[in-house]
Amino acid sequence: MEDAEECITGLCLGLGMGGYVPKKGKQKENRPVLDLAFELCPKGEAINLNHDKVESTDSDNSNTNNNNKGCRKKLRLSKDQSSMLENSFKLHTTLNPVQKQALADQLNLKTRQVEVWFQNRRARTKLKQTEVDREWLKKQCQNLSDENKRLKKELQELRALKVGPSSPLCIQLSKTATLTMCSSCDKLVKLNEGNNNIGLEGTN
DNA sequence: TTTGTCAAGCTGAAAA
DNA sequence: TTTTCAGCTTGACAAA
Repeated sequence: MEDAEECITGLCLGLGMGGYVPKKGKQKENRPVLDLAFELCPKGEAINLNHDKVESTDSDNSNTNNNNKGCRKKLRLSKDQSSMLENSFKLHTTLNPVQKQALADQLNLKTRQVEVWFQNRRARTKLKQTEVDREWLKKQCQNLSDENKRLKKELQELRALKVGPSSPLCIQLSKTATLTMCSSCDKLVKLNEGNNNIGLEGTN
């Protein structure tokens, strides 16, 4: 089995039958290649050596074209395999070696395949989350922008009013305190009895 | 034909 | 040094 796999891999890589072309023209040795999950297919049919037969597709012309050179069929995980992986992912998004091996045995896959599935699954999750975050930030930005516009408008309206003790802007807070706007610094000011002014907050 | 999805390839960084 | 992960890329395949 492993000899056959090496042979197939060699064919696929050597003949350029798809797959990543290493920049340095060399494959890392401790990285097992999994393109070998399929035998060289006779005609439009690939056999998943790890699991079950993969359906052939009539539209798969490239397959027949590549018959003589060997072919690389895409592995499709079965529904059962996918759902079990999903369930496992819900429990823990990363696996320790023992869990990985157990899951691989259970699914009749290689540990590397399980590992790759989890890596890709995490990437997809992150991508989705990034998209969600982006939408949320966009919304927040819009809200802040609207609020900023509203406040600017309000400020303009306030400035348009003549500020002073007798102006409409001068709000009676209590018998002893009055809220007014300082004409020099544009700040809301609380006027207490005896002229103890307390600045409240800047308005610009 | 184009586009989207997904398994699997590689690289580089971090941790043990 | 080895292992594991994230990130990016490739190629097969299906659907539009």
